[in-house]
Amino acid sequence: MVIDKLNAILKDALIQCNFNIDDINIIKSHRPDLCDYQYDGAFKLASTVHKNPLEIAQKIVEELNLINDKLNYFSKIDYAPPGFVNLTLSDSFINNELKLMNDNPKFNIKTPKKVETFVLDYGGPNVAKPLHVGHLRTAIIGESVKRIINYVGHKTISDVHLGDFGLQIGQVIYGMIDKNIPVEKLTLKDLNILYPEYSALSKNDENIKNECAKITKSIQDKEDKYQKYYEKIIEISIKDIKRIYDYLGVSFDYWYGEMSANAYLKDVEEILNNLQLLEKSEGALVVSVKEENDAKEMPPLIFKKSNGAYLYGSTDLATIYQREKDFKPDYIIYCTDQRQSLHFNQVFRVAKKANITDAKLEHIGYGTINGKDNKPYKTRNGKTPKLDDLFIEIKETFENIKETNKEMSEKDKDIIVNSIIKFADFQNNWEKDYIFDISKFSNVVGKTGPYILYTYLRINKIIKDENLAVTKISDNIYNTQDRDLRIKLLELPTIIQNAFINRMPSVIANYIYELCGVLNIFYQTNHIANLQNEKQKEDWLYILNLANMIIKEMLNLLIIDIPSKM
RNA sequence: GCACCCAUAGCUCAAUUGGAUAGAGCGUUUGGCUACGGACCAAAAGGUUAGGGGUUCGACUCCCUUUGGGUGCACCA
Repeated sequence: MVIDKLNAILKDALIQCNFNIDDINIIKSHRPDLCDYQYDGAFKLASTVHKNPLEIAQKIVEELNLINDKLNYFSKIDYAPPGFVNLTLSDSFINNELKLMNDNPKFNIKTPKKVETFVLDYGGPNVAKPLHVGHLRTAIIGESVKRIINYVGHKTISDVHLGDFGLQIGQVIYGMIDKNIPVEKLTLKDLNILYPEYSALSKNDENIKNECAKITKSIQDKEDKYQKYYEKIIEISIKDIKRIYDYLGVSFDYWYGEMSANAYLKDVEEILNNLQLLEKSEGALVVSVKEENDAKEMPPLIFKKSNGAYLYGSTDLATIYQREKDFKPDYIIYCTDQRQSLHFNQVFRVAKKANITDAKLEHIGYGTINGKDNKPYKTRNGKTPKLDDLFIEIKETFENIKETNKEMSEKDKDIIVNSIIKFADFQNNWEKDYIFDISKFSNVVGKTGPYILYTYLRINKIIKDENLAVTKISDNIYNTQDRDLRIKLLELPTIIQNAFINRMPSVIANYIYELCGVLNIFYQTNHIANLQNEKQKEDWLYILNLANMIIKEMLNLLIIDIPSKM
């Protein structure tokens, strides 16, 4: 990729100058009016070499010029006060790189020296509870990060980590019995009514709460008594959960739940016991996770409640144990909202202390989806809105934007609804909370999914209309819009690396948007159909085709498809 | 109470992880199709990056502090 080549050239120049510096780091220019790429190392060298940065930059430029005579990579190499080195690429270098991107799989990005295994834990829906907007981010961020990791060449294993262990199970079963609903007649609709009703009841009534807890314990202990109920609830729930994930294009290799880690709780407890990590505290068994240089407060992880039951810290540990045993992962990545960061910090520390896994443990703690009041989003009646309702609302809004939208196929409409939701989310950095505003999802102009899709389709039209199989590209670049487009295409490998290293789909989303921006400018200023110069026409078709392939593959990393028309 | 996170244009967000002139979208104002799709493009207005101090060649970014928000702190997940 371009940056690597530039860094290698620069390295030679620095050696020639007798400048000793490890971090050779050419970056994309911050001043596109001056150059394409820049090197800022002269400032760091200044203190070690005891020279003025400007002099250093000048010296580097002289060396680079000597090298460039042979390689012809640059059309301009210069320096600017107070010590920047500015590089402008030659047309032939740009086009050679584009050729490499076009001719190699995955646009010639770097493949890893060693393929590593990443377990990704995202989704985490609870059975017996409908999916609400809070489940959106974990699903799509997790899925996208998975696709990005896969794309750069690593192995991924995804696990939905179903919430099938908790009190909600007991509450729903209690409700079924209370209302005399026979197991075989249970429906999704019943579930959606039972859970909120009996969850509220058990909160207010000690007796009911105890009964629900008893039923839950019975399930966890795998007793026969309520198994039939449990299995039916799971069956109905999963079917519905799958339907929604299908709509979002989110999938999992494994549908394990907390229950499947249940079998390993004893093993983990034994390990902790043997290492004498378990302490009695207020009747519960806890593991201390404090470390010497902790600035912040770090409460112990509760492994076992005083009544002998396990909680989610324990099942999370058992799950790590299970994953280590089954998959031998190099990484385990959790995607949940940031409020759980303390919990995962505790779990990770115990896992390392007890040496349960060799994997690196990461938590993608994304920000919550908030309402205008800056609190987690609720509808006017105080409820968290269901995902289904969100999809329906966005679809209806979209249909009402234009008369022709109504006539689109259902499939295309769903693709566009997905693009609206996902692009709105992915353009934000996941670390921060974001304000949920339904009007944001009704917008199809500007920085939105439909803008990207529209750009792709109109470019695609040109390529289709010309119907020319172009396999070659000349050394020419024809105007500034053309050059800007090509330079933008060259950025791709760095973008993918960046998105991978930081687990940030937003990097890709913003790149696609910028790429579409330069594409639209190109489109607006250059007309291809009535171009006389055949060579130029072919070159442009080549570039446009490359651009569109990139958009398509990058959209796929964001779980966004392309409609047949719009 | 303790700890962590956040504060950037009227609104919603960026800023290549310390680089040159802080960028987009929406909204507002103005202009552009007898040309491959106007869900587009061009232009204008809008900023003491919450306030103050520090670190250095250089700070939205790192450190301290004040203010204002959010979140988490033992048997829920």
